Amino acid sequence: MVCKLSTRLMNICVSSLCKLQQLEKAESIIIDAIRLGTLPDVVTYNTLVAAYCRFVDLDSGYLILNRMKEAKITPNVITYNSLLAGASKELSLSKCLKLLNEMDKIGISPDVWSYNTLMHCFFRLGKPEEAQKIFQDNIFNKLSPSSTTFNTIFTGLCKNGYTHNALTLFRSLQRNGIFTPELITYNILIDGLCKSGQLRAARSILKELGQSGLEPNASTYTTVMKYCFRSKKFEEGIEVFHEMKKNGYTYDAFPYCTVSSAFAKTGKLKDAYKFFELMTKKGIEKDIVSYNILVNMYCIEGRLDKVDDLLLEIEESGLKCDQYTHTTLVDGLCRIGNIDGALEHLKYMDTLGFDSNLVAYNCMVDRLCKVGCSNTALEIYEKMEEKDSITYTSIVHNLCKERNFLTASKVLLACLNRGMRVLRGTQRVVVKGLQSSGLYSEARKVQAKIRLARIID
DNA sequence: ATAGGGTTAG
Repeated sequence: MVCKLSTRLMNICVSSLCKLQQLEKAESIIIDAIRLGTLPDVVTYNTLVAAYCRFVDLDSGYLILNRMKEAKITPNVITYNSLLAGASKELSLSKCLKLLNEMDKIGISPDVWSYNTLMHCFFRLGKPEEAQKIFQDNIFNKLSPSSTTFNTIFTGLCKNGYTHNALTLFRSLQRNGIFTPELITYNILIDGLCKSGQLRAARSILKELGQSGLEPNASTYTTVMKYCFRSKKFEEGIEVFHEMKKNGYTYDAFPYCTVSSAFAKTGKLKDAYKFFELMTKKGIEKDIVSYNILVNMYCIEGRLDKVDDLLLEIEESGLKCDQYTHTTLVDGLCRIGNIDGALEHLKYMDTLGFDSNLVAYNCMVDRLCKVGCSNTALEIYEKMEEKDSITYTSIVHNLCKERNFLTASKVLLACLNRGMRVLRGTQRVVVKGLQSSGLYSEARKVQAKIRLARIID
């Protein structure tokens, strides 16, 4: 009895330390406990596996699993779900499948939790059909969906451009009484609708949240605030900020970053700095996202020397520059006219092994066109493996501006052929431009393609 | 043990 109690106490200590990311301390508690005759159990090891997967990586989680086996403690489904979360965090489908395989071999059946995690991984990899298959085959047919299942689906649909489907599903589940929305559900939908520009629908979901009796939290406020800034309602956005502050929700960098970046984007640098300062004064540590916003502010002002200092500061504080930092830098170099420097930095980015440098390439292409180097822009465009509608819009728009309608129409056709779209206004400019240059057959070709594309949509 | 808010480009 005494021994059991102390194992439980040890587990509480270990869990608390893990939550604070003090993994080494947690381990030393365990070592001390063992010395005093208290043995770790499955809960102790599961806590460690979860913490290592979450805060370090999957490999370190596996090391704990091995220690667990050496200690003759049998892992259970919770152990494997934590490992699955680790694999999913690394977006490694093969590692997820390997874990499921291992589970099968030792006779542990995956539960809803396992499949929710797997579904989330598929969604994050941009494979909504596969995620849906997991739902259909494994959750719906064999088990029973949990509220997290639905919330994961809503998030996944929104993030993959199916906000409309998310909303339809939400309504249908609600109507049939299958699912009672939670605060997190409202947060997901409001954010998704805002991001896809469906501000009216977002407002109506927000209204429903107000009537639901649920209390909005920091996520809700940040989302709504961003929505205000997106629709250029700056005063309303700031009001939301003050309400957040009043209610004690300005405890982390999120709200400050939201305000600062919104101001920076619209050229209100003074206000942007003001809110950033407020965060620093409150003693909130800067993370990489906060630094990225600051880097962007300096770039907008062309203070690249200041950016150098910041990059140093980032490294010194043990943080790592990410895709955003480098992309912002590429754009910043372009802004001050250092195209060669930007090109060089872009090349450097390619060596860093990010999963995509599309945004940086898009910046580069657009800026090159704008400074009259559309030939270089086109060369890069040809070489780009990944392109999106922004790539095409940028090129087409800029080529039209320099009245190179023929090339613009070729790029537009390539875009439509690949199932992507540019802004309607940009399409019109191409057709009109071709016509005014006497290129009637080309104009007809483009028009026909545009019409066809519209039908397909 | 899984799900939600902040940063880059047209």
